[in-house]
Amino acid sequence: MTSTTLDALNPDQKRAVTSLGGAALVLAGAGSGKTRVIAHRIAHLITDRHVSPHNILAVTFTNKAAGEMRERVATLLNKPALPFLWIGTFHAVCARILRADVQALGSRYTRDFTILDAGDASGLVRHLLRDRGISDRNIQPRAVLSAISRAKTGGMDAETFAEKAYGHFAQSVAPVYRDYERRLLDSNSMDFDDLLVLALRLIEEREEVRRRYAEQFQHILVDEYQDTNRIQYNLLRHLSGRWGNLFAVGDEDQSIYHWRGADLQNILDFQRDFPQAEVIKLERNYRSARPILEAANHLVSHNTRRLGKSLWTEREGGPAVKLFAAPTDREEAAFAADTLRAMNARYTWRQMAVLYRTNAQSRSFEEACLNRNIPYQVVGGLKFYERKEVKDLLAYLRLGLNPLDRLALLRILNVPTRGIGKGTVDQMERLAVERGTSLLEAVRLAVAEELLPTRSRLALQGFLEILDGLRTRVATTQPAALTEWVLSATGYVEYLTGLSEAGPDPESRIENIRELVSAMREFENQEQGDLRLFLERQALASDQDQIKDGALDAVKLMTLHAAKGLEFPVVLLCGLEQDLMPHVLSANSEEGVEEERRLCYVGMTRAMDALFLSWARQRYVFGVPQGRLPSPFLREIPSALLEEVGGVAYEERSSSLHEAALLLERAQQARAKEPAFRPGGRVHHPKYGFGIVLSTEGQGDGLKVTVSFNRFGRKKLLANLAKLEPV
DNA sequence: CAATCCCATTTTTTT
DNA sequence: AATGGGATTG
Repeated sequence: MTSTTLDALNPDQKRAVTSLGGAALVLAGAGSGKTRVIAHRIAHLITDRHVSPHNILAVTFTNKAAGEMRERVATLLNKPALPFLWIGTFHAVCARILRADVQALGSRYTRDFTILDAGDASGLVRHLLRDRGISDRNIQPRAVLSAISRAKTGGMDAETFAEKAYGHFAQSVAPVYRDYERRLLDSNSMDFDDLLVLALRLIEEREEVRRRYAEQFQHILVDEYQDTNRIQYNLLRHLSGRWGNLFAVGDEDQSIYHWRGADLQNILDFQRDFPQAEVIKLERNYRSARPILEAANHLVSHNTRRLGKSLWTEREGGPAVKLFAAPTDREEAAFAADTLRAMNARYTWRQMAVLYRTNAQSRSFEEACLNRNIPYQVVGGLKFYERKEVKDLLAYLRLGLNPLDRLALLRILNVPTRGIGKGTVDQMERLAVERGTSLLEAVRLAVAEELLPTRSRLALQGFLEILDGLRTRVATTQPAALTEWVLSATGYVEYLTGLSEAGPDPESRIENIRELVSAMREFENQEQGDLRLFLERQALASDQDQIKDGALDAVKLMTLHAAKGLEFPVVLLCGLEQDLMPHVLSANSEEGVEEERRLCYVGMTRAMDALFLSWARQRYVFGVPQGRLPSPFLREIPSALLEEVGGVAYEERSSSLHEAALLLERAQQARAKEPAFRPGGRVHHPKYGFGIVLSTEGQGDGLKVTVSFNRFGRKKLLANLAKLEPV
């Protein structure tokens, strides 16, 4: 790297880039150029300090960020590519370590292990709960899964958890946790947490493995350090144990993943953990216009758990932050779309983003954009790889690689339908338990030993033939060609075409399959990777990974979490309401509110030139209209920094709609006052019998009544759907 | 065994 | 409002 390259940095950045070594903490405020600093430091290490790329590990928060970082460094070095540099997310790095060394763990895992995605994991938990006959409504699969995850990342295995479990919930979770772990091992499968936990165990327990990696990684750089969890922290300690060169970059004001186990304390305690650490603050912001930065600074200054930074900018002027109070969520979306269209005079679509707290909010914005022919791309939400047809095909491939993958087998045993029903599957499961074999082995046994009626046996035999064909090709055929082979061997396309019109039309499903195959082609050309790596990449893909820069000029719609690390000239931050921002489920603890405030801060600081904030006085939640109040965060921004817009053009266009909405609201309020269901009143239900109304919520068609039934306990019912009558 | 219908639950954020 | 699971029917 030439000195002119370094000259492009400001003094603080330069200090960080050239920091000698040992532990260093770079507190990098939003928009202060931290990606730049990391890229330059890697380049500096390679050119000026003669460190081999193979001896550098850089951990990023998404795979997309990893790819961009790799390219950026290569550009700085004037090299076409840097294949030996280790760059990836914690999960990807751990997966790589495990693929290479999992056999040293001494367990039954092989390097062909499957990585379970979130859907697989929750489906598994649901089944395990059912198998144990646990159907308590207070024990939801989601809650169980997150309890298991918390235990795992907190270093508590199933046995310890069972010993320490007290209370109804924990005692119900304990056996499920044990089943879950067992099932994963039997299936040669790992969930997201296992990647970290098992990599850490490997490194802690196998000295030769630890030594090898610790020796290799002379320099470790970690981005988004504020969102690391305890396991990741321990991994870093071990991996940097030999050389001690740990370069951590983060911003405590942007920590937004506590609910996922991230521990803000990691960054707050950095100087305690590494007493010799050099601490460098990057406080100059290069991204946002002054009013945006000031508004964001004021907001986040209300937090208490901070190391404290004050961001400044040399940018002068810039328009005030706009605030719009919409009568309804529909009108909010209309405002957003109108604003996008107006701003499109000066900005391309891809330069603008609409941000919101929850995925469910995307719908109204999609509709508004659709109406006005504004091209948009929803980032996250229901992911491409979670579509049924895609998951089906991936299940074939997974099974081809890992015959123990039970979930994959169960998914496709009868897809396309080939006459293998629930009864047969149950029988196979029982046989597997009896003989102590995997499910697939049981299927083979049943066919070989002719344990089934001819029809079922022939069906299973047909399935096994396809699978064996797949197994013989899996090592030698590229992913795309293999997928095409599966399509023709199974008649999958014909199956989709013949499917009754329950779901989305076959056309779009077939289109998705084409997309999958072409994604594989692209992968083969660009990465020269094999099927194993493709499946891994796919399982660890983040929401941001689906953003294809330059592919299409479209407005991005995404959650605040998905927007982390990105920037846009124009940002619309929507749904700034009480109970949504901060979210109602985080509102009961000060810590929770602080994290929501940081989330809001992250959203605001994504904006470069223009920031629009909006909220709605009425919003549909659960299909029920609800009156809403503005977010308390709005009061924390000095009003001098906000410009309220009603939008004259907007008023003209929508005043009739507005009035209609008001009338509707009044009518609903009037109806809500009807005494049909009052707390304390007696009601009758055809199924549950008599009961007493405890409370009501919602209005009109969405009126919900909570009733304590004499014989069935507490139920929450939609008044006009449930045949509930006042007595 | 498969397709269809009906009901219940869902929504906080995700590697 | 939508999805998915369960029961029922063909």
